[in-house]
Amino acid sequence: MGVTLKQLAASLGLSPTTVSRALNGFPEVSAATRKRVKEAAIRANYHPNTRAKSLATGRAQAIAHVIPVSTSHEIVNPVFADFIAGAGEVYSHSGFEMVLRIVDDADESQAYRDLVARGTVDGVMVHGPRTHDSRVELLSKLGVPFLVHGRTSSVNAPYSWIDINNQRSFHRATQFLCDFGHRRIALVNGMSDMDFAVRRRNGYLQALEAAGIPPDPVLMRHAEMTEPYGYRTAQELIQLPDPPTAYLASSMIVAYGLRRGLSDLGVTPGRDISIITHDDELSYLPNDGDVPMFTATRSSVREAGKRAAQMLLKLVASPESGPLTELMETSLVLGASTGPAPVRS
Amino acid sequence: MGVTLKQLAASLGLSPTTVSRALNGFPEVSAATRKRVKEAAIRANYHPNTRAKSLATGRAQAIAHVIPVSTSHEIVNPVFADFIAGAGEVYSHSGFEMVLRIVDDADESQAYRDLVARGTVDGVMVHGPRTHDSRVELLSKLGVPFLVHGRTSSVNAPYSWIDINNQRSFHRATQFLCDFGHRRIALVNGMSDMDFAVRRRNGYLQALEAAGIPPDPVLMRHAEMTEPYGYRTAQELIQLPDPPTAYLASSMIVAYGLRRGLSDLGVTPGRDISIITHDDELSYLPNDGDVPMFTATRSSVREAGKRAAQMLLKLVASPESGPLTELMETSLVLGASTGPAPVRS
DNA sequence: GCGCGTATCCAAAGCGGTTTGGAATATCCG
DNA sequence: CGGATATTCCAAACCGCTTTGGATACGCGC
Repeated sequence: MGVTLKQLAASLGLSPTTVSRALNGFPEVSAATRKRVKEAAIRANYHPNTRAKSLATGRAQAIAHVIPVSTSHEIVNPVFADFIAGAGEVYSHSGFEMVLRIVDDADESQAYRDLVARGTVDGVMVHGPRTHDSRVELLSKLGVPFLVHGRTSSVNAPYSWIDINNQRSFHRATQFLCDFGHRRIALVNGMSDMDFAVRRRNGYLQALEAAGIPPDPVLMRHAEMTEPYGYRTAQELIQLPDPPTAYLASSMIVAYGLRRGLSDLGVTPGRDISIITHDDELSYLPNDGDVPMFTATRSSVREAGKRAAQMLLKLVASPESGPLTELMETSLVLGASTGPAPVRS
Repeated sequence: MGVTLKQLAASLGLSPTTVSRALNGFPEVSAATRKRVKEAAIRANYHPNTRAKSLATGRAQAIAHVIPVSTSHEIVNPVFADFIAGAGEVYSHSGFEMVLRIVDDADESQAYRDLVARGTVDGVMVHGPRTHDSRVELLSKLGVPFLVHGRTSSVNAPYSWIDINNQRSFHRATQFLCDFGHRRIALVNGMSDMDFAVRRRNGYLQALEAAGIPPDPVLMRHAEMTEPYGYRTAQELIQLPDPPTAYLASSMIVAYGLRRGLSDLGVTPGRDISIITHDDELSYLPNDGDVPMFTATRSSVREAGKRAAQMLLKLVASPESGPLTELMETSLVLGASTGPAPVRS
């Protein structure tokens, strides 16, 4: 319930026009007056009303992040938290607000329409794109600036996105394992309709092919990335007649599960078996130190959030600056979880 | 970019007044007209502009969640994600927007002042209260409805909060371990300035005292709750001359770390040693099944988010409904990680 | 001293809704 | 049928800000 511009103006014996201009740095006001106004504004703890301002300017000064949560498995992907933390930092510095929508992926399209029609935000961040995702098309049609965290293969028309090089990462990781003599490599992936999962699988398959190893469907798993999923998968696979000697995990959480599943059976990663995981550098699951626990394809999702926010803000400021895209490479970090394939006895 | 009320009214040959009233359910409009208006609104995909509406009504229809992120350790507490998912669901159904502020805890108070002075939101959710926390006092002074997720011991005046019974939970857990014959029980807690950590420690200490066990400072640890913290702590403590036979962890993440630290040394939880953890029911770390992996004090943080949002909305609707408080009890769930204390040899 | 450009300020019209205070029409009753 | 009472609709003010299009005063050169 702060002071209004009108009140501030009255208390200074000036018009609202002049006060507004003084505060917003317009040239039509004398230096002396500007100083007087600015001081008074601080003294009165004046902050312009966001709604009035954006109604007048037509800019909402806000970005929406729409987080899909499927009612079926109710999983909140933990990478959202860190991504959003990164993005939020950027918004704060730019005077933008972040509005978050948790939305059932059934009525997702309605959420976007609504957001745009009501003029709540100037731009939209799209999370968790699937291989076939109608959102990109919808948002293009709606004509609102948007940026996708990830990509979707179903769309040919250009759009803005930021992504890590999933295919290359998993290609490298797989190749690394092959070079170590592994020939039975399991892929413990995320949900199969997620775009990142498909790209990672492609990288994996290509590397296998290059190494002359025929892929085995039994070794390729897809599911929501929980810790127990890793655990269960490790124990199932290890009991195969021809078990894998190496595992490729799509997230640290899954990798932890794998590790636990294996070590509960007396199998030690790095010695008996190899694990490589993708590491988003989540703050509470650091995989660092002199020798990180896991060999990993590493890329900070928090950093991605920062970049994404910067890109989207640029897009909002000048939509004509065209589709912006950024493909971030990951680094392959050597940790303690990999080693040469055990020699067949 | 949607249709405006004025345009819609013109297309119907009515005044904006009538259209507004028809859509908002006021009685001064005939049933026939209302029907005609509503249909036209749907056909034209009309959604009232949020900013204009809230400027006119004085209500922002939005709630702020302020997430403190200390620049020093940059940890994003993973419970935020699930809490927010729960709250967001409620807001969606009530037509409220959720605005998220990621804020360096240094300039936190400025964030609150700003949010209120600009009239961006109608209410504020306070996350991560510390034992001594000036935010409650600040927000009371600012006169904005707010609700704290957790409590702060430094404030005597009444305020609204929702919390789990941390003290009782850890009292019960400790007592349970004592009943099993454990006398060396480690507490692997969160940061010592967090209010929840203090309450848990109090519960722990009281139970020890009741059991006639003198507390040992060496067994009481405080730090940011990461997995490696659990790992490190487990390995440090196990090497003491008089090592603990049981561990009490403040989060699943820490418990995973403990487990890994112990099993790497060949110590098996549930047989050689006991672990009880608090379980927030994070979606990607489920601790369920016939026999959950960890014995735990369980309480869904997502459910807490829902309740919290409902309470805050009630507070916004009628501030005079006074401070609202809710203390949620946890359930002590028996899992595979506990057992009787090993007999001294 | 006059005309002109410039510096400084202001009145008023939006932005897109809601809401107050009528006005016009329909309904009712004696 | 006339006047009182509902019913139904509308014009205009307002929410708090920005911004266009002047108005006023000042300094300057001639």
